[in-house]
Amino acid sequence: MPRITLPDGSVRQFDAPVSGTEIAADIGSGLAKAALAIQVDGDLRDLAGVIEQDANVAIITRESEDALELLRHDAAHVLAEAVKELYPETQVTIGPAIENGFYYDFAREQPFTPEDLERIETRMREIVDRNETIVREEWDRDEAIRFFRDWGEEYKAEIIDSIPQGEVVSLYRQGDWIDLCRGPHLPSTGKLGKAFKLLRISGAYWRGNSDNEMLQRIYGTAWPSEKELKAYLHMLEEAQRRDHRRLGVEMDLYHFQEESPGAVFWHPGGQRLFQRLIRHIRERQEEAGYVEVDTPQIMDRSLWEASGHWEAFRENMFTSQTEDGRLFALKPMNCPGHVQIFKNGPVKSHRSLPLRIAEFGKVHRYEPSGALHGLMRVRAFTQDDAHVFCTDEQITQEATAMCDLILSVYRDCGFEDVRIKFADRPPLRVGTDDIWDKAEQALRIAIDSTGLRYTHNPGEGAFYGPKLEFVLRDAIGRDWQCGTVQVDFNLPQRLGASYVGEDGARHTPVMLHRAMLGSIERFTGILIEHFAGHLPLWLSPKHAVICTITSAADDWAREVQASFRARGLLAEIDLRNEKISYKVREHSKAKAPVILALGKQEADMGTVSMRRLGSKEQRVLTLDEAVDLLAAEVVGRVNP
RNA sequence: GCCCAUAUAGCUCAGUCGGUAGAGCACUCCCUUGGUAAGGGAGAGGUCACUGGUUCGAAUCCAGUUAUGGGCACCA
Repeated sequence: MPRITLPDGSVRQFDAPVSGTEIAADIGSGLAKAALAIQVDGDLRDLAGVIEQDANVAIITRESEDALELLRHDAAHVLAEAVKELYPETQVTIGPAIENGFYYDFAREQPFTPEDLERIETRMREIVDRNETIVREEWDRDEAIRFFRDWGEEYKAEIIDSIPQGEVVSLYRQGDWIDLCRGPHLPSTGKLGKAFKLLRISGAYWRGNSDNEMLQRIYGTAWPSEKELKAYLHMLEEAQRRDHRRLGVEMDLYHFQEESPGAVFWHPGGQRLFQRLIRHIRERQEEAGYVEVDTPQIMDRSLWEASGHWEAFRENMFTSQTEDGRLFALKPMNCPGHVQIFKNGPVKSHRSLPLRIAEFGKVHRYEPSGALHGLMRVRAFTQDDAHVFCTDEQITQEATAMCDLILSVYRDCGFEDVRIKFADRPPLRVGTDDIWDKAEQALRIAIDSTGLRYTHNPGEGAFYGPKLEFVLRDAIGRDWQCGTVQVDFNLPQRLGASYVGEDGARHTPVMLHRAMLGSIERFTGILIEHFAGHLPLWLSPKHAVICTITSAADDWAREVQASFRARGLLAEIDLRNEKISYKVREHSKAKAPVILALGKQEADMGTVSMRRLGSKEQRVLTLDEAVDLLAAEVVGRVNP
């Protein structure tokens, strides 16, 4: 006789096992109509699921947060049903809900085309209109295997085959279509609604393994309401509008070309932005007690063998064979070089620890061709890399200081929303448990000091030590993993670094790896997208463009430019024989943060007419006022 | 690396059935000195990504290569 406790604390007593449908109906007819599923003691179940024992039950409706996943999962099923109806020769595999949508992987000789996608989507809408009842069935495992194999669904059979013997498997039937699925599902296809859209077709490996055959994946998005669907599609458009590959061309920042895939040709504007970032990081880390070094671009194979890179990452390294037969490798990381500086530098004892070594090190990694993506994934990039050599006791304080510095640099750059991921000891590792305890504890204290929430990734640490990863959320809600703090017990020892401790004996230092922006190339891309090209003045590759309205103002324009330059402001001058609106349009498109329009009036009065990017407002200021205003904004690193 | 798609002027893109290329913007010159997102005119600019094949003839059809795009896998 189940006693059902509802979320508001009220209790309903039933005198027989009761289904979610019945509970919802018992509460009210409106709810019965809106009900999509139930949550029983925290687990989502089908609405038709029967409850025999006392339980806490919540009715899930369209508005519930948990409804999203159900909806999307159902959308995947409806997609599969549509595909099977239209292309019966296709085999179905798996189709889960994912962030923002769903996908389904199919095995079919012929590739799906964009036209197929339209047909499929139309059929999906028909299936929703049919409002097919979705029914859960429990089958005997072997019977299910036989069933799918007879039907030609080898993939499904294989999935069930990997389910332990004797276990019951659940199938869901909707109309003529039946699919293996853990569930839960909506009560009928009509409940899905029409706020979905198929987005793209792509390849995906069977079971995510690149040794397996390639399937065809159809991606879609699904939402509770048309309004939310629109909002999401709008976000996608917005992302496209902000695409750094597009803006990078419009702003004349950089280009790529075939002869050097994955390597950036920085144009003067891009180089300026790049160097402003470096300048800022340099300043901030000098305050924090780092020293800057520079280590060789190529080093002999033997060093990479000693560091372990040769064994683990050889495939990702560029190498160069010289006339004398030596094999050199371009550095994929800076750490081995920094250990050399530790070994050959001034540090001989614990008295001069910690040693904080930083380098804007350019590294080369032979990334798989399919991974390359604008500035976001390249083969040659610059890291704001640093390594802190310290004693075991110093790990905590150093890690804490790193977190502070990293977060503060993110704030400088306009990122307030930051998350941390904490990855602790993996099964395969070096170092004693004692040391791991200490290192993990140190990182935990460091996170706590930031006051930020963090997610815990158990067992995901590197073999040489635990790590923190810093994730930035940008202006349109996308996450970018940038910074990292890693404890390393391995490399200093491998490369023979040591210091004399208080006890007069030799000890191996601990090494902390740190990157803040990570790849500066990539961070540049993130910044462009975050600000949609409207970079803050202090980072912008140009500050002001001085445009004349008539040639009578040419001399004044030159004077204004000179005054700007004298105060460190980057000022271009546009004296062309074009209308002011033409010039405004052109420089606005190129994302000039400030446009100064100078005509006869300004020349006579010693003023400038100032217009900021993204605004139509014009302010007339004296030259000094304008210079002071903008210079203060640059020095103060003001973000919009 | 894998699947699918794409590659034509600096940029964005047309180019039918195979008959050796076109537009808009940008660029150069001329006219216009115009007050805040395109004033007018003229001109120059192309090994149709590359290599090979089919064909009397290839931007167009076929194959391979390279790069790019969307994913997958990878990201030490």
